Amino acid sequence: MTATREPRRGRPPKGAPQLTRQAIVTATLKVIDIDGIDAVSMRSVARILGVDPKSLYNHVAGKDGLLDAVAEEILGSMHLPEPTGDLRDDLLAIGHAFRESALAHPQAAPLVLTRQLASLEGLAPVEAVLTVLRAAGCPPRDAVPILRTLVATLIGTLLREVHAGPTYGITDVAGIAQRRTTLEQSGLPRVAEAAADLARFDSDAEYQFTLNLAVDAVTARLSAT
Amino acid sequence: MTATREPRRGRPPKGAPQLTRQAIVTATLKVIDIDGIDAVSMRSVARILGVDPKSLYNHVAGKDGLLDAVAEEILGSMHLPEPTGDLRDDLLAIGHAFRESALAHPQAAPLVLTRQLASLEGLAPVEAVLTVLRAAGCPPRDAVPILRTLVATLIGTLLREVHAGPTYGITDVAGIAQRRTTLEQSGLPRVAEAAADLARFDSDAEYQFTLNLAVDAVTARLSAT
DNA sequence: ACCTGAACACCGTTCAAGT
DNA sequence: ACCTGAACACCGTTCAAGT
Repeated sequence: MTATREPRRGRPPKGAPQLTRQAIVTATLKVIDIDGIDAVSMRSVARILGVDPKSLYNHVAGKDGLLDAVAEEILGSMHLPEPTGDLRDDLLAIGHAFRESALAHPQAAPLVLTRQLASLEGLAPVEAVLTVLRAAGCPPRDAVPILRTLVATLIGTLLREVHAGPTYGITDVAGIAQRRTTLEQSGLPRVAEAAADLARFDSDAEYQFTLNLAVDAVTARLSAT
Repeated sequence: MTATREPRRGRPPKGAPQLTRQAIVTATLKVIDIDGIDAVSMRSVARILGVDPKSLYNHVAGKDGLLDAVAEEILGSMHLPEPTGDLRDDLLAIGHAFRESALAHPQAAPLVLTRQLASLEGLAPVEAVLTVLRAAGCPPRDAVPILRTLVATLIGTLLREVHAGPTYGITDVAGIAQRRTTLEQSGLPRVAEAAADLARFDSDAEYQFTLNLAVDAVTARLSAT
């Protein structure tokens, strides 16, 4: 005789798995990976945990706090490389590590790239870049704006990449062709002229290009002092 | 005998001002400027127009289309400078024009910086940058990735600026002091060391710095060919 | 300490019916 | 062609009451 499962009341029986902040974050990531960021709601997350939406408020500061927690989780799982002592190599390595962590959950990337994180998780990459710049003999006062420029460039590039999505890649030939003719008929001469190049987008290559350009700029600036 | 104002029904009397796409966009901007972007809803916008929320659907493709329209409006009002023929000067001028238009409605800036715009409005700045690069002898194939890097850098920087908000500036001494001690106690040595510089943020100066660095990188890359 | 019922004040959107 | 009533399926969040 299987009793029809009644909704629990009060604290759960000791055998039951406690609702935990980590479980909530994981569930949220699941929602994001499957249905995208707009599908995140206190209700949708609670649903896949088999819990009342209001229970989440015991572990997370509202929906905003939940999204912050997700961003921190992703940033916290970033694998920072050991510095080798070579400025260029080290900056490039950090740049690639940043991209890798952001793209681990592409649909969640805007969160990581966009949220102003007050927590310590957000500071680990900052520490990494500062360490490399300081090792190259750059004083903190000069290092900070360089750090900010570098981060801004990577964020801007990654934001473009994740917003463009897979559609905008190099595989969807039909889509590329269609975008190309749109651009050719835009009435803007330079845009039309470059339509073939504007219509396609190789994210790996473009990231590489931008990162290299940024690192070049930084090393040039530093050696100029 | 003043009749109690009954809600209109059907098409409005010919004297009444027609609901128009432009009016809707303007009203939305008003909501954003006053209460921020999260305050935008079909209902809030309709309310200040004295209209039923559903009427908006006759002029705008849902809430998403509404936000796109706002972004296009802002981008469309960007004042692009006449090219002088000097690569550096022209790129700097476009960069400053971009910032100016984005900051005309600071609360709406994330829209402009973040939305993937399919419309022609979004192409005007692209045309401007391409024109300058082509004038400097750069072939389209090389110009496009440079353009993308440039735009990504500006977007990343402006995003940081608007997210930081006025609080994070250089005027709020108390806030700066508090952030500084937080950073000093972060346990991260390089962060602690640079705490004084990390705690403050002069947006004008930083934008100038980043823009210069980016333009330097581009000109260096071009003359290397 | 943690969970939920009841409740509140919101959302975006469709569709048919009006003029 | 444009507007709205009725309606639907959602939201986030508070607070008191349970265990």
